[in-house]
Amino acid sequence: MNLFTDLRKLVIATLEAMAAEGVLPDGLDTGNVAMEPPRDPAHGDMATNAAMVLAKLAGMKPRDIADDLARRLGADPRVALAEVAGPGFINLRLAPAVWQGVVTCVLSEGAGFGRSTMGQGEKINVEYVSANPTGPLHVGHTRGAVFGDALASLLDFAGYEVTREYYINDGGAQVDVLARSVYLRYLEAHGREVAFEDGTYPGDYLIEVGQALKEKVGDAYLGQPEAVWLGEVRDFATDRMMGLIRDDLAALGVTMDRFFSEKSLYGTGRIEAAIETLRGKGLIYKGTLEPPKGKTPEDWEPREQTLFKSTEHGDDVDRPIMKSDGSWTYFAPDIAYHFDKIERGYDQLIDVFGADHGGYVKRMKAAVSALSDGRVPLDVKLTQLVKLYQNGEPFKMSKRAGTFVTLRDVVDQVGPDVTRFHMLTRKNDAPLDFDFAKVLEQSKDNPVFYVQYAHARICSVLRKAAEAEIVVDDASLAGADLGRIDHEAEWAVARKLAEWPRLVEIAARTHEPHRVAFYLYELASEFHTLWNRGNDTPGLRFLQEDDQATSQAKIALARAVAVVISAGLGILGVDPVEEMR
RNA sequence: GCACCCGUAGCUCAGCUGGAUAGAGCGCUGCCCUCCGAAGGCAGAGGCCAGAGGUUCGAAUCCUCUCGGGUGCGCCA
Repeated sequence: MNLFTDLRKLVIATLEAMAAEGVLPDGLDTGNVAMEPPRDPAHGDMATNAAMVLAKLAGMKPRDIADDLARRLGADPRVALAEVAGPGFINLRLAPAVWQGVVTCVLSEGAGFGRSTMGQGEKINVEYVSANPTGPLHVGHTRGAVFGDALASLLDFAGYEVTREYYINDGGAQVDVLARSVYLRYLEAHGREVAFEDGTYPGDYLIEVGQALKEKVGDAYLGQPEAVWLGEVRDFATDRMMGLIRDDLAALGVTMDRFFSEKSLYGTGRIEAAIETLRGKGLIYKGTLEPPKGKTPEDWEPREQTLFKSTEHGDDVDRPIMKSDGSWTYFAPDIAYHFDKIERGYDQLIDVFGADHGGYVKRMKAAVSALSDGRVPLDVKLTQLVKLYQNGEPFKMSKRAGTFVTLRDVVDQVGPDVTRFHMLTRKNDAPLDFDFAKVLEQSKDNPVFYVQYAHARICSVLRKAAEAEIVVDDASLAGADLGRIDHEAEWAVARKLAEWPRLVEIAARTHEPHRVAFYLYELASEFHTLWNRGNDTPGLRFLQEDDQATSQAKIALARAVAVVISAGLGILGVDPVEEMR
């Protein structure tokens, strides 16, 4: 159930009735009519802009439409009061039974409360992380991983059929570098002296890979030219690295549905097929690019290249897809990969990149637009930098100084739940501060704690209620006599619960899972406020001695909060805790 | 030079397909509590939403320009 869409339907139906009576013209476009929570609670529980939106179309004054509409809306049993305010808003005050219905609904639908059908089963592919298979994941990847994963869960909750996917860049030069680096570690494992020159990866994490290679092939590659071992070592090393990366992701609670290998595209004609598809649309040509103005590279010389006419689909310049030696640029397999996604029948694609790849967005969109003839939308979400702190002191990362912070470091120190929640306390395109000390702080300033604490408090109430022999299973609570809760502070909580289904749809539509985290904070805040009032006002405590029926009603409200917190945290990939430690 | 992101309270940031008097936390001021319903509570001050135009009944939100910060810009992915 979604109260807001329910009451919006009431408004639309009422408008149609008015049109049928000739009070309003026929065929008005009601697409912009909204039903939303007002900022100021004094304005009521919900407000609609219907009269203002339709005034011009109908050639009438907003106030005249509003007066009539408000009078009719007031006749609905759900509406306790409908009044016209401001420039033509209609503010609705809803009947107590409506709020009671919300609580009952949460308890009977349980974890499914708020689930939406807006996605209508559309297939949507979310590609995220996609880090090069050359080493462990670092903090930047962590944010992308958390964001992409939460977004995928959110879309699933909103009724889409979601695939979580990771693109392995195992086809380019960087995996050759990896192979050479591992070969050096292999030599080292055989007791040879080696030097890590520029252009190799000196990280310690490759030592064991060199060891493992030695155990596998013995001395077979010693003294052999690169041509003999490069291919084998590359495969061996990328497999090991992907194993490492999968383990890192697992530690964070991220499981991909599919890993797609770039290399698997080569030698199969699939890159060629994608490019030929573009050529068939007249979008491939040979040409020479102009140097970028104001920043001409030192060694610039005009060069004829094979280009994709991405400017036809919104890009700023056309992009090269083939190097002068006839091999593909990195862009070509990416085009083929996205072509593959399109051919797999996705209705929508989402790519999650680090902000440093922002310059890549337009050409990727152009490619998808061209390949799908504009049918498949691609949304690219960029995740901004994570700034690390330790007790307020900036934490400088340096590979050489050994202070390079990996995903594993973060998860080991603060745990996956805290990591995930905190990573979502900012919009994806805003930089994020991550303080190892502060994220573990048990205080109101820490949203992670604040939300978990609300859930734990509710669990505590349920335990105490059970001790007092009050029946607290969800089915019984759903049948509680909610007429026994009648305080404004309690309805404020129910009102917040009613916003959940609406928030899910907004967050899913905008591809912004951080909204879930902010909502949970607000819901927790409403709950804590009510709890605190119980200190001064015993009548607002959840457990009422010697009054089982009232206790049960109040506990039903609390339990409904826990259900929604739990569902919301579930979308974020965070386990709700039952007690604080 | 061009493109993209960002600019909201002293600080860190929310702000719904454009809605009413722009919100939260921290910090600040005042009052209360120190009761395991614990890991504080209540109230208050604090804003030209970077600036200027435009569209609209209505703009922090959409469009144009300017200023300021970040990122990226032909055979690295």
